[in-house]
Amino acid sequence: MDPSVYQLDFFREKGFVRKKCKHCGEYFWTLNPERETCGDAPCEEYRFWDIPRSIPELDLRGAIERFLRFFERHGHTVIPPRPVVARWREDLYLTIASIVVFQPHVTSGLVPPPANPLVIAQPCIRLEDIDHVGVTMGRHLTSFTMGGHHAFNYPDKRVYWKDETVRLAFEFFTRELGIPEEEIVFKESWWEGGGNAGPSFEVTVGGLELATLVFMQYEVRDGNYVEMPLKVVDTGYGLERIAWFSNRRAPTAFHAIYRDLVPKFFERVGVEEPEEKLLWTAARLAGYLDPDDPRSIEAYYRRVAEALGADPDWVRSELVRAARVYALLDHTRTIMWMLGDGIVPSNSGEGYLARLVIRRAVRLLALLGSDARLDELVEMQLGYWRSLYPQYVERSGYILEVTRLEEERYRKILENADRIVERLLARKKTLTLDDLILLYDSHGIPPDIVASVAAKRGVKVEVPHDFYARVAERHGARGGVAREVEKVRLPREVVEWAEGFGETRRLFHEDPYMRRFEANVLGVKGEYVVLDATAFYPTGGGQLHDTGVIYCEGRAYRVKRVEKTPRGTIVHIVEPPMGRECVGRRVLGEIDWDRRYRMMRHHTATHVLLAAARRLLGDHVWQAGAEKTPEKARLDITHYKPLTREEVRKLEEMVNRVIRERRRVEAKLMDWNEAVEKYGYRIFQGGVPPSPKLRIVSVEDWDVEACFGTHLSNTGEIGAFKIINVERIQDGVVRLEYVAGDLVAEYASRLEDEALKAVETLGGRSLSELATRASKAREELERLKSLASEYSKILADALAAAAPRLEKSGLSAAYVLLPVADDRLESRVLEKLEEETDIGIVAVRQDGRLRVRIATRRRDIDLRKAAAVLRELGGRGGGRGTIASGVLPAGDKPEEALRRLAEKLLEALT
RNA sequence: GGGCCGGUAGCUCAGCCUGGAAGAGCGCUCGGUUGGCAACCGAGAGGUCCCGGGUUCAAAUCCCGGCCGGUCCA
Repeated sequence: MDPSVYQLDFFREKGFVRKKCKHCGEYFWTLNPERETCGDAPCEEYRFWDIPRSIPELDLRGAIERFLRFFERHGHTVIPPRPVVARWREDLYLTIASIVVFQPHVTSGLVPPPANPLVIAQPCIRLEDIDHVGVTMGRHLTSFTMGGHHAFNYPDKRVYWKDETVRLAFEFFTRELGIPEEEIVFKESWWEGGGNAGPSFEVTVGGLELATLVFMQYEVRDGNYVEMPLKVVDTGYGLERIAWFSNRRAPTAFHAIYRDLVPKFFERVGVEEPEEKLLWTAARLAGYLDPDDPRSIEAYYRRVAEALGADPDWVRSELVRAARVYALLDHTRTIMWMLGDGIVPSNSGEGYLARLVIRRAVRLLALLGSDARLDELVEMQLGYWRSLYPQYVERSGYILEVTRLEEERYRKILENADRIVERLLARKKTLTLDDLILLYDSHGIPPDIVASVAAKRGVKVEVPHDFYARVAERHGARGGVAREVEKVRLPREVVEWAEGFGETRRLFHEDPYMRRFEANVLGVKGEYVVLDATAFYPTGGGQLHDTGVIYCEGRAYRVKRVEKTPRGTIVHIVEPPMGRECVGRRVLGEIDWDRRYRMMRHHTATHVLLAAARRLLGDHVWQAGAEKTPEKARLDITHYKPLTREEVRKLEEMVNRVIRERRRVEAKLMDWNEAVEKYGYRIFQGGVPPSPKLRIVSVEDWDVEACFGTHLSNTGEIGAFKIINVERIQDGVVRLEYVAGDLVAEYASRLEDEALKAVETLGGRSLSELATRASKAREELERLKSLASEYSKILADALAAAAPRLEKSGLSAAYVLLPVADDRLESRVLEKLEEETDIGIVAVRQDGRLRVRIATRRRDIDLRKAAAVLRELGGRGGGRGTIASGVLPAGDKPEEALRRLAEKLLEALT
């Protein structure tokens, strides 16, 4: 990389020198010419506690306030934090950085930023280092607060860039936090991610990286860097780290963030925190630790032990135990954030990430041998943070209930682990790596749990340190997009051709009730037709397209499908293909109104239902998918337990009440930022449209959503509403299917027909008889079953008693030709014959052949010989030991055939 | 969304690899023992082997498709 990109006027003015780290080889800028390392872990011991600074000890809230106020004083507008679930991103589940809040709509240039420049203190979650949390004494966290001051530089509007950014950072650290100038190090770096790239500086002080200043200026296209028209200043200040830095008495970040919650956690978990001296020694040396390398971790424990003159095993056990409690502090806050922002645990999507964190935490408790319940710890977090995050206190009911349910689920799995491992060991004596992977992959039993169960039985199990990497290997190469993207259902060349005509005027939005319209034909390409304006709704937003007819020059073209290109050109697919002579002509369009009106009812009903579900079940309810067709509609919602009959009935009542109340439905265009500001991210239930203006559909005092679809103007028009099916389509997602309007009567009618059919089958005529007839029938069935069983016993005795017998050289045989094909009878007769003779034979006619079974109780007889006998008689069969079966040609006289079989068998067996 | 595992008595599961008469423990019913209970002893009831197709003389078992549940990964 060209080093000039890192040369700034500011560095020259101030007298910074550029040096190369003797440890990692990276270049850095410093005011201290004596400095030899870049000052970042793992190149240096943590020594930031010893650096003078003028600020008081800050808690997290204090760090946030300092940061926001400083940048506010320097011309930035403070933006409130967003949820940790990135609902506005199609390609990301969690908010992993403050810039994510503005991606992709702002960074792509589509939507202006809410302010420019701006500053934000954004809660973020990153799970990739979850295994390191605690071990590194606070360097790694799953939940943290990223302070970001961002400037968006447009070609025609420059805000600020590298030089000003570094000046601001320098001033913040030296003036606001009072860190001596010569302690600040700017390390040169290069940042890449999410298709963008640019140079960056990492700001480190006394071994601790406190901020990263990124200058997004390239788009990565086919491996090449292409200059972006919009250049973005993307900074990230670790506000937890700044709090840690400010606390001379905090050996770990956890002590700075969680303060008096730390001893409370140790107490509730039921273990001792390591003594101060050990903690401080470990904290200082933690800077050298490379947590990815197990040797580095061991070396670290040895180093700490040496420094203290203590036993390394003791040091290890003290620090491992402490690390687990620290990890619990971190994980429980992450759980609070995730659930508090409405994630529903599940086996896929962001729900799985929440489940993952909860299970890690439960496992930590298990490994610590604690009797504390996870929800108690989460409740302690809620209390500790109630003033900073009051919104989570409001949702504590949901947060704690879900934590409890998930914990129970996982504890059940861990209990099962005992049984499953025991069972495996009963057969296998040892466990291989394959066994461990199977147990984890298919049953969710982590290898350390397996090892401890196995140890109880005296079996030692080796767990490779790269176990999880091996599991990943098994899953093959990964990649691919996290969330599904709505696919375009038109051939690429058609899209390109159509977009040449620009955006189509959408008459269906101007007047959703328009059934006929006139428009000009802009282009025709076989069956594809583009008009300058249309009332035909294209498939989108979960609403199916319209059908109808376009008339050109007196000829009718049936509209089969309607699609929309990404740029908003609407393409009609017609039959027969339209002639080119229609281009430029004025045509008449007529849509199939019955179909459309049903979809409108279903669509508006869907909005009403979703809002009802959020009111009844809670804010964690989000649309996970929806489809509206003329026949019915369905809505998938996130929810953590199955809906009860009662809840379903309540939802129906609520929707029908809104119908009776005749609430107004309105659509209006709003600016992106204004809409989000006013209504929040809940408007993005059906996804995030890529446009600067949002079409906001609101049901008076009931629901607001960004939506492309066509809606009724009043909920009264829905007419009626009935849920016709509820099912759990995956963990954490419930599917509701329903109908509206005249379809409700149709549905009731169909139900009636089916029920009536059932009643008639049971011999009744009226619906009211259904229940009594059914239970009568059931009783009758039971009675007949036991009666048949009685008859069968009597018949079996009679048949066996009358069976012809043969004898040869002391061996006896008897055979029965069964009058009916009945497995129970067959077995009974065979048993009887066995009691009375050496060899029993039963047969029954089937498909023109005789199906034969032969059995004996004499262990010294081997019925494998029956196979040859059957073959000799023109049949087939086989068997082993004391049982054989097969088929014989029945002929005219099946009894004869059986007799021959018995004779031959006796011959063969003597 | 993809991979893997599972579905057998009311419950927990064995049997499946290698096809050949559906099993165990717990629970339930009745009887014995007991002052009564638990325990124990004896007897008994209880099955769409998830569903559908295929292979086979023969399928819980093998093959294909589906449904349901679990789990891991993104």
